Amino acid sequence: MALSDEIIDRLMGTDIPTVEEIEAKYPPRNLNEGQCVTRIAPSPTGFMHLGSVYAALISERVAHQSGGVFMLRIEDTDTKREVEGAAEFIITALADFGLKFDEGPLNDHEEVGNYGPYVQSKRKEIYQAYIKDWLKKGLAYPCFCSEDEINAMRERQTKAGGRPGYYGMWAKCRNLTEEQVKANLDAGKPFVIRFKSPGKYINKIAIEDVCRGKRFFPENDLDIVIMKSDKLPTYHFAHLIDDHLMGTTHVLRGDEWLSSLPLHIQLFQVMGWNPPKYGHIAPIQKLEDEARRKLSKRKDPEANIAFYGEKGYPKEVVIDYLMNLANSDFEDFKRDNPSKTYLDFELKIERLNNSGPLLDFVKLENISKEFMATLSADELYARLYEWAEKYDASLKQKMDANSAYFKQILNIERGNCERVRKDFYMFSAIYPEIKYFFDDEFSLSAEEVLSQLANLPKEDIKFIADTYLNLYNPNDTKDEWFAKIKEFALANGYAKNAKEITKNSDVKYKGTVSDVATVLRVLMTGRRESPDLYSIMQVLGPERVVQRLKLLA
RNA sequence: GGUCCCAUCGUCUAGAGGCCUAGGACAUCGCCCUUUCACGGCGGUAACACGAGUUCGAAUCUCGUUGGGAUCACCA
Repeated sequence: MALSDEIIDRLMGTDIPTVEEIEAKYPPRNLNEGQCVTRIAPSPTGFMHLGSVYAALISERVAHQSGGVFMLRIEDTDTKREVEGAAEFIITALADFGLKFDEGPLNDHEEVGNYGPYVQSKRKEIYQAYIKDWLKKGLAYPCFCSEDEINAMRERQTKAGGRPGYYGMWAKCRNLTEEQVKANLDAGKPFVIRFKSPGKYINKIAIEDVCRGKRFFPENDLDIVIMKSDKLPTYHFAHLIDDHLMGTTHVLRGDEWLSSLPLHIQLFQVMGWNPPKYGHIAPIQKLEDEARRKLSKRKDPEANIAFYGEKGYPKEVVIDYLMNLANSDFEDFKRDNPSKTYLDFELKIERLNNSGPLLDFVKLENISKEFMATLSADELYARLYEWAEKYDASLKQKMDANSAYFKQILNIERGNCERVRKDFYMFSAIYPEIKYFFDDEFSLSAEEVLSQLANLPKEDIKFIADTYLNLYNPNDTKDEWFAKIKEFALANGYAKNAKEITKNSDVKYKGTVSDVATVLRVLMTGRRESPDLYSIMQVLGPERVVQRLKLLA
């Protein structure tokens, strides 16, 4: 039994379009067989979760690989949590990752697409029109229960070992008479609108999830709130209206929605609308003290997508990693098609991980190293510069002042060799790795040199440095350069290699050729590991080389 | 606690009753290459959570147990 029009007008106001008017503005989409319409619907909290990007990537791929439409919809119905400028942040983040949406807001006042507005706060009267319609049809009712009452009820329910919630005999306001509603209204009591669920908890219903297949759930019998006291819809209702009107064919969203799936299906059913297909994506997890848990935006910096930008993981690396998480045969595809991108790969939604993958930085770094190795020195320079502009002003300055030198450094074992080194994996770690090229950063004491070379006697080290100073010729080719070192080493009691030492156990060697090279390396770089020494010396230039060779003098 | 989801090497996974002595990738270890560090090449260690069924045959199907996860708001 529905309330009278008069009381419904009092509840909702009269200045609201009719459902028919709205439906007319949203004609069904003209889709070919197989074309998918997907969306991501983040709420603007000033934070973009890695999982949201993961879901966005999957949704974008499903839409675009089918020739369909990918939408962005901002779900800002929770005014309490909303953060200024957060929508822009989301839009930028998507653009950064190359996730192009066909419809959605572009900024505060512009949007693309014919099914908008794509910001829920701008759709207020649309929702209200349907709420009014539901009140008229007796599908919904006003509820005047206070927060305290609801809490007390829940407590009683839990204590009695029952199921908490507003349903059945607990749904006090479900059958309020016209007079009771009027009295509450006259008393100025705030209210919400609840859905009058026709479901029975004991009924089992089967639902098809595109990621998981057929699943069984108890039917929904909860009279959930569909309109809050601020007259804005809750997520469930907004989802129903928006995805119906916008013609969404596939709702691909986080696993946390799985348990409200029976509700959502029921919502579509009472309207006689065709529900979209649903797919639920398992949350990305992390390992903490041997226990897995969902990445938490509060506790885990790596849950925030901004983290990857700050650290300087290339965008395509994050995407590739996520693709890999989604479909692990993606890496086979990449290996077989090195020149292709993820856009050429067909993502299979039914193959998604269903148990919650563990975020694995080692794997991410590996993908990143492989990617960085494909960049030329110029490209790497440009990417690093782009990163520095945003996150590291002093590095940017340094690059501006020494751009040719910088490029030479980055070109070591990159442009001029067959196999590229793979020691860069994030932009923020590049400069610390090449600091020794800069005199203002390079401060090496004789003690440090000796401690790095603790396996050799001090005199030998000094002898190598002094002698090499005379041998050094900056114009030597790499072969000449190495021949000199080798010749010098062999002539002064060093073995060709470790094998020779083991073979001739009776001969007393001072070390190997490699020890000699290491002495020079430590003097040049302050460390025992570095890229090709010859290239380093070439880039450093004769002045620095000589100066550094004289350190022990 | 209720409901639901999930369960193969350390990690991501392949696996649709016989192609499985369980395959790949990352990590790890060893060897080779080598002036260092890398890169590269070759190889090794390493998994079907457990228990019952069904079947000639089970990683795969069923049930149970255990373990992990999600969810139970006027948040999305």
